Amino acid sequence: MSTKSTNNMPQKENYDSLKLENQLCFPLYAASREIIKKYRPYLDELGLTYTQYIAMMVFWEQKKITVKELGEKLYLDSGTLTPMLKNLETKGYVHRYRDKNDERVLNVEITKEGEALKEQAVHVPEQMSGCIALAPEEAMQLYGLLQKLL
Amino acid sequence: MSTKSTNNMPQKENYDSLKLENQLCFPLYAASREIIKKYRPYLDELGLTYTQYIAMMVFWEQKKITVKELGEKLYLDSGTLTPMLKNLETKGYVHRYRDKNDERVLNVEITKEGEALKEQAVHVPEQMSGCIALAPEEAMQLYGLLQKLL
DNA sequence: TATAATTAAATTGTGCCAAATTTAATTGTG
DNA sequence: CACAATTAAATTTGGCACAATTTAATTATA
Repeated sequence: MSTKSTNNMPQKENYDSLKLENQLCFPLYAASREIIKKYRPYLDELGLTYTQYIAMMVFWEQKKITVKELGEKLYLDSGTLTPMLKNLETKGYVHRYRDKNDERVLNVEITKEGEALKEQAVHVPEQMSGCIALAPEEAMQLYGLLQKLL
Repeated sequence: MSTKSTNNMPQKENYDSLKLENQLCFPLYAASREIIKKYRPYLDELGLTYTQYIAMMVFWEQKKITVKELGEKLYLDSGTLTPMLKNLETKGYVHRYRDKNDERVLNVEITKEGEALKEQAVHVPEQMSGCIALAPEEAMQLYGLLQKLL
């Protein structure tokens, strides 16, 4: 038998779980946006948005990838990636072309201009490192917890 | 004197800082979106988006607040809040009115309907708790690190 | 081999999100 | 008081983010 509602006394429900300060997702969401905001002045110099920047990171490591694979890496779908990759293509940093063996698949490959951008981009993490108010071991701890969440 | 670039040997720059796996911001950004995605089925039942939900959390605690104060709490500006609060007003959950003492200020106050929604909303954190793959002490740790970031 | 099912991108529509600008109200200073 | 500076919202604009749908290509199966 439940200990709840077994009498007729007026019950005051416990709403603590609805307090903003008891949410884990909210500081996650807020911190994410605040940090991306701090990237902006540095990314503006490259002419990239944050989403474009993390996509370029993939290309700097891998040169060529399909839209599907990129989406799995970045947790983004074609609704976000298609216009963003077209934008990167317009800027001249990637080239998009259908796969010869399977025309459904779109390959995206980095260009020379995209590779060259890496030289400027390498300064972004340097400049950002001063913006993060965490000790190295705390950053590692946070990284581990976030990976566990994902 | 720096230990770097003191000779004429060809240098290979270290690009490790540009690897996706070495980013702290990216898992933060991805985890935030993935968790908000998990909220959706439960929030759909309330007819709220995640942003509307965290705004309602503030009203459930405080009843009345100005747009400016709400923005400070949620790390959001008027460009996001104005249309979102109009939407909540249309749904009948809040009432918006100018401050008598300072017409620049817009007060937002929860309605009876907004208060009533709390009864259904209280089940959201209950249902979500099963979706988070962290032990309670890990969650506390994560919470602390995120607060430090903010 | 038809055709049904599946798959990958693209498209569409809604809702953020934030920088920049505008509007209106208030405050500070000569 | 006049008027410059400041402040709070609203508006505008561009870029995501994602659910749902559509289109086109491929694969599986009767």
